[in-house]
Amino acid sequence: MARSKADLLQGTLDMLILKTLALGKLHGWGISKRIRQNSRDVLEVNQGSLYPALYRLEDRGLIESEWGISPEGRRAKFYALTAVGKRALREEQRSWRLFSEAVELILQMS
Amino acid sequence: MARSKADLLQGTLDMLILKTLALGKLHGWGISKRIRQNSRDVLEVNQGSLYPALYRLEDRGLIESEWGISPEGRRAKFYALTAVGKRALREEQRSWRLFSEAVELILQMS
DNA sequence: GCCGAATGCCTAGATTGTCTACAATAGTAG
DNA sequence: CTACTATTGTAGACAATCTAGGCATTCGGC
Repeated sequence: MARSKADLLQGTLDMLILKTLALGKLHGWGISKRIRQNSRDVLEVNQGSLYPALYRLEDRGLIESEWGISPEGRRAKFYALTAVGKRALREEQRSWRLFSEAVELILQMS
Repeated sequence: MARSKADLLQGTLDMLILKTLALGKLHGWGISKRIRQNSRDVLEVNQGSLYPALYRLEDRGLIESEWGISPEGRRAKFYALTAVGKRALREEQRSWRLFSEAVELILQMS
């Protein structure tokens, strides 16, 4: 139940994370807050999705991490986009647009 | 590999099927052809996704089926939207728009 | 000095949707 | 009767996400 928002997150989470990091280094918790805010509370990334995604992205070399201190003074792991990540983001963005426009095409059929 | 288009299909397949059926009864094979055409070859629904989706939708009462004869003269199972399905389509369409606009919001951040 | 709330990281396990890759049937043309 | 194509169907694998927790640290209120 409650299958409204989060269920569509599929396939876009990585892109959203990359995009969020493209605007500056952030730690995991911060990424999820940022995504929520920037989407005006529509998109919610829960932690069970977030951290596995971060490791996935780091494994693939799209982001890199470093321990630091959060603005709140806590220990936190900061993630930053790599050059490869930037390219991947552009690519994912391109195919997202292609896809969403195609869906829109179909929805507007009559 | 080849994870460009189809990977994003997630979560929208049901909606696309419902929408396609909203324009008229169709059989499974026809639905997938129609989706491909209407999306200008961007969206491809392969059979291993299509039929399970159709059963899922029928189970949930969103569509109903009936055997008939295809335009090519072959036996084919025609699916049609039910009243419940129409409502579900409207709802899914609403939340798709909400979602895709939220993604777009994030992608346009700078 | 204690307690609860918030910040922040992390993981196991189940669920689910999709994909790959086949198998089966039925018409039609030659 | 063979070959082809339209069409339905299924088994099994895989990958992403969700649920549902656990742990450590800091801060504020009492």
